Amino acid sequence: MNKVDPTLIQDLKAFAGLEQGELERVLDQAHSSLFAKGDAFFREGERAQRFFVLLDGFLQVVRTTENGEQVIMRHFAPGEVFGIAPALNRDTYPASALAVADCVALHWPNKCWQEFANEVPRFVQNAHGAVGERLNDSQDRIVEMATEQVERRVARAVARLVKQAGKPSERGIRIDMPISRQDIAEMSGTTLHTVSRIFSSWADQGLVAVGRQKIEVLSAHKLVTIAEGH
Amino acid sequence: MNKVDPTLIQDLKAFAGLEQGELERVLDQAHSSLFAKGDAFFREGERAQRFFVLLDGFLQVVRTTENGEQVIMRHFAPGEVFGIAPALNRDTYPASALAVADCVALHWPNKCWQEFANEVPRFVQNAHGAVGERLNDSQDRIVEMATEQVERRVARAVARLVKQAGKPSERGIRIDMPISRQDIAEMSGTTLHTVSRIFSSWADQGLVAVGRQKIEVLSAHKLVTIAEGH
DNA sequence: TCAACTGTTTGATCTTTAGCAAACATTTCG
DNA sequence: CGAAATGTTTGCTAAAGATCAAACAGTTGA
Repeated sequence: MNKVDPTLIQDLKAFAGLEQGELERVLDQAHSSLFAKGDAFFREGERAQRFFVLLDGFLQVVRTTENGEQVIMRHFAPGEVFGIAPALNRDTYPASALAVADCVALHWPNKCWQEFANEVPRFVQNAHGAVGERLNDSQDRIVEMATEQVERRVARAVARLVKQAGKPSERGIRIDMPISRQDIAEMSGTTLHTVSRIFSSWADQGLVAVGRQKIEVLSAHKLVTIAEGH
Repeated sequence: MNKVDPTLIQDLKAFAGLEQGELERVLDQAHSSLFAKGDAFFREGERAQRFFVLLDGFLQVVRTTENGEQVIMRHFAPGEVFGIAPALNRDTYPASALAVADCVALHWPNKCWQEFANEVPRFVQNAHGAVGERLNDSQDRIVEMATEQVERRVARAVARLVKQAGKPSERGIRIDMPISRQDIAEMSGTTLHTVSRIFSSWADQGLVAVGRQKIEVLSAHKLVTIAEGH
């Protein structure tokens, strides 16, 4: 690892609060790789040998059922750690991580985890904090799946995407990533047909402008109303 | 903390692999309390001030939605840590923990967490392993809610209960805890009516014997067939 | 430029499951 | 004991969504 400027990096979530020296210590051992859109960082069930921090791009973490249905567990935007099996004493990755756009990621062999725990404890603490948030998010999502109906779940999925990958546009906020109806369906536990119908209805209400793999939110307020129940 | 015999305790999951000395170190700072059936160990949103190990009894962790619906996130049987907010850098409990039977639990003030991390690292590692499993279980459950229909989800909920609280009986396996139809509904994201109908149908097939807050599985094999899809 | 491919929309139908209502059973307690 | 409270069952109805089928639109590439 050589060419990434530490000062560019220090405000990334994964490295929050690290001092210059700690940061260098961590980056010193890092490898940096490119992953093209569609590439897998790792796959479900694979032996976990390294952990990652996303520097640029966007990725999704996906589980596949026995009958081949996919469920998108979550997306990651730059700055976050992922694939941190060693933090959880796991020896395989529990899901697949796929690049949704071209990505740049740092990664370290698992043995670094223990070293960092001793020498750069803040890094490991940040990771545990992230795990806590993810566990919390997962549980929120279980509650959501157990109690909310489809339109609201879809609204929440879109809201999450807006938060993570929304770019201001002339008329509202554009999700800066090609996302299909099928993707939204896999984020909300429904079918692409139902998503399509919901989007059509939202478009009629002027809430979104949609196109092929394109979603632009015209009224974030209305979206939130649907997502949260006024 | 005085009266609990360390040797009785050392095969509990939370303490797995601890040496005698470490175990005494941990138990030394522990408080021990009784919680009667129905009591709350802590409630959702409350400031997290201590972490727990269940010694005896059975508890459920529950989230409540804005409109008062409950979702049972999971149950805990003796031997497991819970309420470990400090392991995840969280300062409030994200859900409520309720005693389903009379319980005995050890607990420590949060400040012990950091001490244990330094002095009894195995204890903290075990906890992180438990977190990993729970995150994995949560994600399984999201996939389940997103892709399986009600009967299967109910079958899985019953199977989980059998695993955690099943006692062999003459005719099969009895869930050794009063569990209502409503409870099962809150574990599987459906209504008590639907659960009741499913149980009636299972009873007709000789798969279970049910009664008021009572579930006895007569054919674990058939249950698994429904839960896993042959 | 046209064909093949991929993603989207929409109608029609069918299934699953929620919601409502009422009866029933079991337990608890005055 | 009898009344109230709590938990369960079941019929009926309605709604939400899945599934099937077909047409359509935008993209890719020979």
